[in-house]
Amino acid sequence: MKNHTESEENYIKALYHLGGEQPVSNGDLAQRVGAKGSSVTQAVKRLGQKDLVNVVPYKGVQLTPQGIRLAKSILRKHRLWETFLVDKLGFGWDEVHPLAEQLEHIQSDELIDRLFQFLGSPKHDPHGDPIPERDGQMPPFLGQPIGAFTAGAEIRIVRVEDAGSEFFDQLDIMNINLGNTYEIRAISAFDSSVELGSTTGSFWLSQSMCANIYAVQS
Amino acid sequence: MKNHTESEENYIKALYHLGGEQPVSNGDLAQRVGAKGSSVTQAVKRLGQKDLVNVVPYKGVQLTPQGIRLAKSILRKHRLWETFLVDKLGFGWDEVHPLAEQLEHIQSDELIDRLFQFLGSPKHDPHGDPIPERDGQMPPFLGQPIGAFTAGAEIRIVRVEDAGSEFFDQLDIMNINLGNTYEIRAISAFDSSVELGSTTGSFWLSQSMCANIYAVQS
DNA sequence: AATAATTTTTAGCTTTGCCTAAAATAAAAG
DNA sequence: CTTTTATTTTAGGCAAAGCTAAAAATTATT
Repeated sequence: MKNHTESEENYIKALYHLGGEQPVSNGDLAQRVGAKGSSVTQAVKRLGQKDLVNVVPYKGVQLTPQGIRLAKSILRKHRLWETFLVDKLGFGWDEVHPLAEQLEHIQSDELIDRLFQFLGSPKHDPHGDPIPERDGQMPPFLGQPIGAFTAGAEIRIVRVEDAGSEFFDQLDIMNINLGNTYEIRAISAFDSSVELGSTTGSFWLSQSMCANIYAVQS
Repeated sequence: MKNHTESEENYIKALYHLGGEQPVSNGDLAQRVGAKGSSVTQAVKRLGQKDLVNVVPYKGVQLTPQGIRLAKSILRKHRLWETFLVDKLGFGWDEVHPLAEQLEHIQSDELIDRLFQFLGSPKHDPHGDPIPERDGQMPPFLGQPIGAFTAGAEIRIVRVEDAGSEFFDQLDIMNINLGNTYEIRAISAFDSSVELGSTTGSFWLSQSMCANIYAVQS
């Protein structure tokens, strides 16, 4: 696994995010990395020469097995750094993303191995997202959206989607955190919002909040 | 304090290392950053336009007060990261330099403030070098070279110079670490090597080893 | 199927940051 | 005080990565 520029890594990351192993269109990729289509055309050509992607002009770009390996290793770094920032330095989960975006480009396998150990070999990051293993294996995606449960269920929050800083702010305001447990008191027939109850009281969660919060039965 | 590229920061760091507040020659700077003289000429021109240095063609380059502030903030980051790598991740002091060289370019004051706290507000890094404070103040440089003491003195190692990986290897081999205490048993009139004694025995240290190891009377 | 609309690519330009080779300046030696 | 040597700067190139504007290919619409 050679050395890659930050830009290259960002393209690989975007490709993995958008399509996984599936091909991605030039336009989508451009939007994701925040560049113009023409820049993307060039960029993927470079990546193609390094066998990180397969390009079919006018059709789309697809990660090669090598590209996928790289993508996962970047994701691993990103999520380990996020874990560090939250668990050790006390950052809020809404603040860590841009920082991890810088830290994920640091090149050193040894560093990542040691960081992993230092953090207690975590399987999931502070948002509950799975941290790829050294060898590329993925721990399970946890939970299902809150809306998928039925009234009466006892649930524990295990994951939140990254749905932008306003979403995280709202979680903070409502004091919702990973690990919290609630009872599902009711589900509105009108707008699918959900009433969650805990020892400290109960409150309603909008459908769009619910869609981004994942839980397991407890 | 705006954003700077990694290359820019490397030049600033090199200037501070070589000359401090004093002017530095093109050639020395080129050697230090590992580039050719012509590249340096360009680079310092760019830095000059950002008021980080004053350039006098054919004469030398000198950091401005702004440049010095930046240099210190980079040094602070570098040394805090080294402290993290050694104290928290268990790296050896010979391994951390290249890693810190990457980490020092991460841009976030908040991150550094939190890291500083997390590490227990250290004043010195794992080599005993002073870590610049937030405001640019420098903690004291500790100790004096071992050769400066007289026979009979009880000393404690407080600092080692960065004299290359072979030097660090030798320290490891001889099991010399910061905090170790010794008695100065003898100083050779022939080659200025020094005999150090501890509870576990005694051994001789060459003059050139001594010159890079700093201690205080204890 | 032909045209219109959208998407992608090409062509050409910009900046950063490095390079080599040649010209200019400063320093050292006779 | 010239001449030789060493250092520094210019000049001109190259690669990465971005941009705009125009051309080409694909997709959608009559």
